Formats: sequence, structure tokens, C-alpha cells
Amino acid sequence: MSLRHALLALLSAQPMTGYDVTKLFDGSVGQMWQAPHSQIYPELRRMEADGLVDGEVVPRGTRAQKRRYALTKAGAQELDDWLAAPADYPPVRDVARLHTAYLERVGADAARAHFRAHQAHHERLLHMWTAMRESIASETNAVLAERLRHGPEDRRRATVAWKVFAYDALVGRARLEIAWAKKGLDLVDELHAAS
Amino acid sequence: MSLRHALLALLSAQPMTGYDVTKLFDGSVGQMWQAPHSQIYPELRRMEADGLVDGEVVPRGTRAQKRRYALTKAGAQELDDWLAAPADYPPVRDVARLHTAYLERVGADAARAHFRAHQAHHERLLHMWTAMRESIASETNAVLAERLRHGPEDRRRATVAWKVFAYDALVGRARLEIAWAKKGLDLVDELHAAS
DNA sequence: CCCAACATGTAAGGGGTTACATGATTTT
DNA sequence: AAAATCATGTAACCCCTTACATGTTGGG
Repeated sequence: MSLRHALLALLSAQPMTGYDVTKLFDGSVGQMWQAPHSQIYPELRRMEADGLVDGEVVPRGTRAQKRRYALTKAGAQELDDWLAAPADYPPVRDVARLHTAYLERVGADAARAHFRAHQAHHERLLHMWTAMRESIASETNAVLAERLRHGPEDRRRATVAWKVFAYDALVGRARLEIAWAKKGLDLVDELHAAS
Repeated sequence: MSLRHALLALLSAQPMTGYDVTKLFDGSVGQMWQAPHSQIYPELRRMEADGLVDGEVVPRGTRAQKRRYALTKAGAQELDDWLAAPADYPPVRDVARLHTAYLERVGADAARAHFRAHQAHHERLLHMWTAMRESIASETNAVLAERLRHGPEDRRRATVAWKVFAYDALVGRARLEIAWAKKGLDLVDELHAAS
């Protein structure tokens, strides 16, 4: 149940509406955790029922309203408990590798298309993650800035450092995948030249 | 729906029972795709109903029976269609990185435990993947050997090469994760020495 | 004879995807 | 006035996890 913890983590920066969270999830932050709004709104309601967040109705324009959620003490505690516990790793299910392992069944063109798509996919991720890493390292990221303003002064350095370090892993992985895809293209040539 | 394609891929080596597949999934091969037997047996039944596999009842001992599934032409075609189509990449949901990004909230001990667990987890994967890679490269792997005996002679080299190359990616990733976890341990020291 | 391995199921519940649905507000 | 964005839901369906459940066979 990690959607819940991703939401708690985001809301620990500042109170937000479901819409705000949705935007962040398919924007910058979302390159670490993604979820559609159809999952977010009900989950926030459940979290409110469980006392982890406080929903406050806020006016919007003249007639309309929106619901802004703030972390409660219990919510902060739940986040800390989750962070203190060992992470459980999901089972391996690697579609790209499953695909690659059986490429002898397809022609050279399809094999090349496979690796070009793999490279393009991870280049997209690399750009997003790099941009995110930079906006955090330079403290220009809006959510981070808000977090730093409300958070304790003595944790300021670690708050930035851990987020940068997390994105470093993602950036490193993207680079590795891109290099691997390039080697894959070479291997297609080699295997199809031989025959 | 990739469990189905993982099953088709495995069965393309040789006919197998649900039990065989289950063993492979939590043994060697399973380090690329994992699923419990409660998911495998019903899926094989559905695939049979869809004409992708042929279930044959085989005697086992004196009284008991087992059901061995073989790929049909339609099943092989479905596998080839899936391989020819571009892979669709699942949304990013990285629990370990989500965890890491908020480590400023926990103490030095919990942070160290987090990275030690990360390192241990990926060392386990590294060992399994390395062993698997070697057993394929040396053609001592049982499933691969069977596949090579039944498959066309001219694809022999590619059959081995693509599987080795797929495991190369997994091995490379595990190494990267281990190196990253070690850097994480250093960063814990650095951040907690400063305060 | 007992135990490990072989062999195959069912079922409840959780989490995620996709599609359907609606309305207010702000910008052009 | 139209279009984009803000804002929030519901519901069907699929996939996966966990737990319950049962019986046979082969080796020590």
C-alpha cells in the first residue's frame, strides 16, 4: 500500500488538494510515483477517514469549492513508521527483458525498433529526472522550497541531499538503459550479418 | 497482460505442466518474471480455452495424473505478435527511491539499515542473475538445452545471445544498485557527522 | 511409515487501469 | 463565446497477493 505513503510524503511538504497531487504525479514528482486521479481522490478520502489527513473545504472562485488535505500528527507518524521499517521489494517483472530474451523470433527490423523504443523511453525519463534533480539541487523546485520553509532548519541539508541522491539513482539507471539499448542495436547488426 | 506472454515464452521451449512452470518461476527463470501458482494454473486454463495451448493429460505414478501444456500454432503466433509489437512500459513506482527521498525524517541507524537492506537485496539478485547468465552462455541450462534441441539450427546463436544479453542488463542494474547503496552509506555518515 | 516433493486447485480482497461523467473557472 | 484548465467523482474490469484446501508419489 505505497500510494498512501507517496501521498503522505507529498503532503508533508504542504497541504494540497487532490487535483494538486494529481498534477504533481503526472508532472515532475510523478517520475518517482505515478497514479491516476481516479485512484487519488478515493484514497485521500480513505486517509481522512483513517485520521491520517485533515480535509478542509476551501472556496474557489465565487460558487465552487475544493478540498485541501493537510497531514495530521497521526499521518506524520504513519509516514515515519513506514520510513523506519524495511522496504519490501516487489517481485521482478521486467517486460523489456522478457521481450529481449526472445528476439531470435523476430526479424532484424523489429529487433531494431525494440531497442530504439527502449532508448527513446529511457531518454525521456533521463531528461525528466535530470531536470528534477537540478531543480532540487538548486532549490528552485516549488514543492521543495515550501518544504524547506516549513521544515526544521537543522534538517535542511539532509532534506535536499536525500532527494538529490534518490534522483541520482534514477538518472544512473536511465543512462545504463540507454547504453544497453545501443549495445542491443549493435548486437542486432552482428547477429544478422552472420546469417 | 504479460503473464500470458511469459508463459507462452516458457512453453515455446517445451511442453510443461503448471507445476513445472511454477518451479521455473520461483527458481532461475523466475528472476525475470515471477508469479505464484494460484495465478499460473487458472491462466493456463484460460489460455487453453483461448486455443493458445493444448492441455494433455499425462499419467503420473499409478493413480495420479498431471496436465501438460504445449504451445499451439496460435500460441506461437500470439507470442510472435507480442514480440513484434512495441513493448509498453509500466508507470514508474519506485518504493526504494520514494523511501530514500525522505530519509531526513529518520535517524542514522534506520538510514543505514535501509541501504544495507538495499545492498543485500541486489546482491541476492546479482548472484541469481549471474548464475543464470553463465548457465545460458555455457548452454548448460536445462530449459535452454531443450529449446536448442527443438528449435531451428540457424537461430541457435541468436537464441543464446539474446538471453545472455537480457541477463546482462539485469546484472548491470544489480551492480549499479549495489554501488549506489554503498554511496548511500557514505552519505549517511557525512550528513550525520556534520550535525 | 513418514516426510518432502509433486500436483492442482478456489476464493477473498487489494490495487490499478480505463472509461464514463459532470460542472465551475479562467483565459483567449 | 469557446476552449483550456481546474476540480472531483463513480464503476467495471483486470491482475495480483494471500490464504485456504486437498490429495498423490517417491525416497529414506
